[in-house]
Amino acid sequence: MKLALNHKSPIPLHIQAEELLRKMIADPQFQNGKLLPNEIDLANQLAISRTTLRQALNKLVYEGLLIRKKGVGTKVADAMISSKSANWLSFSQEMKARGIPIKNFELHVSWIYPEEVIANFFNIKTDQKILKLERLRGKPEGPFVYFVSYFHPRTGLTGEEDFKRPLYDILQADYNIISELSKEEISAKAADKFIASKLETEPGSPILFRKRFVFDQADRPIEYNLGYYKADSFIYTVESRRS
Amino acid sequence: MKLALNHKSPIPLHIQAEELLRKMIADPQFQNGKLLPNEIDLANQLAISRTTLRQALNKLVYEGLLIRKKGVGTKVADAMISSKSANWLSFSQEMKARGIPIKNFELHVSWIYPEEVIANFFNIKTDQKILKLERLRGKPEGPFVYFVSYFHPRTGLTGEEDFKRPLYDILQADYNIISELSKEEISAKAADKFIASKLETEPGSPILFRKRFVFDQADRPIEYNLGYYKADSFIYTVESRRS
DNA sequence: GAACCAAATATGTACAAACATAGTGATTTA
DNA sequence: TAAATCACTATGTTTGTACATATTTGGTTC
Repeated sequence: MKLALNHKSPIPLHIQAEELLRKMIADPQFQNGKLLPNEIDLANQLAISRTTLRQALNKLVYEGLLIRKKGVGTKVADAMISSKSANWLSFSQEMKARGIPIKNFELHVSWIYPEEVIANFFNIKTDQKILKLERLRGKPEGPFVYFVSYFHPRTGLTGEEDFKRPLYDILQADYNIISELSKEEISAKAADKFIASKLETEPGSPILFRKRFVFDQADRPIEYNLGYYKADSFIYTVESRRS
Repeated sequence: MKLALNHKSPIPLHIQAEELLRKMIADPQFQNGKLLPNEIDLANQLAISRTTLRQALNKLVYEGLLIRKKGVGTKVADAMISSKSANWLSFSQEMKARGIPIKNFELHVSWIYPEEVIANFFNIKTDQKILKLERLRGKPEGPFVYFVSYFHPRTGLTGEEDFKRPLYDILQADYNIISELSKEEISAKAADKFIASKLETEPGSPILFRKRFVFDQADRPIEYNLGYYKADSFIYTVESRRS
C-alpha cells in the first residue's frame, strides 16, 4: 500500500489521512486484530504531525471502525456485521467501509397489490399496485440477509432502476426524495420454511427480524422494509444518551 | 452558569469541558440558534488551551449536538436525534406504561470475579470481585426475559439493596450515579440449555439478545448488562432522524 | 444609495514539544 | 522460583503558536 499524502492538494491533510486509514481498515492485512502502524511512525511516513494523524484516527474511532488501547496500539474493530442507528450509510456502503465483501444473490422486482398493513401505512387503496423489491445478500460464502421493500407510488420508481446502486442514492439523486426519518422494530423469530430456504438454514433457526418504516422530508411514508438476518451474522447497535 | 474546571482533578480537562458543554447545550440560554461563546474566549474562561476545548467540541460535533460554522460560530443543533423514546424507562416502568403486569420470578445477587471481557470494559483486574445481579422476569403466565447485570465497583453497590426498586433509581438516588450513555448491541441467537430452562422454552429456540454498556456522566463504565428475551415477546423500537 | 474594499471575527488546519499513563516483557531481587 | 522492579512502547493529555479561510460588518468611493 502506498503510504503518502499530497501536501500540495487543497484537500486537508487530516481528510487525506482519514481516506487512507479507511483503505487500511478494508485491507485484509490489518484484519483479525493485527495492529496498525503506531501513530508516530505512521505520522512520519505520511510526513504529517502526530496531531494531524490523530485527528483522522479520532474520527474513525468515533465511528467504531478502530479501537485504540493505551500502551498497546490501534487495531481495526472486529468486522462483525453491524449497523449503527442514526447512521445513514446504506447497507453496501457500510459493509464496504468495513472491508466486508458483499455478494448479491438475488434481486427481484415486481408490482403487487399491497396487503392491508402496507396499504394502511402508505394510506392507499389495496387495489393500487405498488413496487416490491426483494433482495438476497450476503458474503461470498452464502447469504445472510433477505430484504423485502415496498415503495409508495409517490417515489416514482418504475422498477427499471439499477438497484445495484444504493437505494437512498437512487431516491435522492433521481427522484429528489430524501429519507429523513426511519422507525424500526427489531425482534427475534424462528425462520419459516421460505426464509430458511432463502438463507440456506434450517426452519426454526433464529432470525433477527427488522421492520423498517421510512419517511421523507415531509414525514410522508415512502418505504416499508422487512429484513431477515441470519442469527449471529448481524448485530444491531444503538447508542442513546439521556438528555 | 459557573464556567470553571477543576485543574487538580484526575478527570482530563477535555472530558470536564465536554460535560460542561453538554450542560450548556441543555441550557435554554443557548437554544434556538443562539451562539455559544467563541472558542478563544471560552478556552480562556476555562483556563485551558483552545486545542483542548476543541477536543471537547469535536466530540459533540461528531454526535451531532453542535454545529460549527467557519467565520460565524458554534450553535446547538436543532434537537431530535435518535431513539431515546422508551430507552431510559426502566423495564418495569416501561411494562407498566404498556399495561403489562410484571411478575418477578427470580432475583439473585452474587459477588464474582469478572471474565476478561467485563474486566476489560470496566478497566479493572480480573481478581477484583464485582457485583452480579441475575433476574428472571415476565408475565404472570411465565418468564420471558432473563437479565444479567454486572456493576463496576465505583457504583458502591453492596448487594444489600432492594433490587425491586428500579435500578436507575437506586443508583441515582442512593449513590448519585446517573446513567448517562448507553451503548447496546442487539442480535438474535439460539437459546442454549441454561437459557432455555430459565425461560421455559426449548434449546435452540430463537432469542433476542441484548448486550448493554452503560456509562455515567463522565463516560466511565458502570454497568454491563445482558438481556435474553424470548422471541416475539419483545420488540425493540428505534427511531432515527437524519441530521 | 449601491458597489466595493478592508478590518474584525470565528472557526479550520497544522506543527512541535512535553509529559502522563497503561500495558508488555525482560531483568533483578527476595 | 516467584515476585518486584524497571525499561520500553504506544496511546492519552495538554499547551503554545501560527497561519488559512469563511462570514459579517462597517467604512469609503463612485
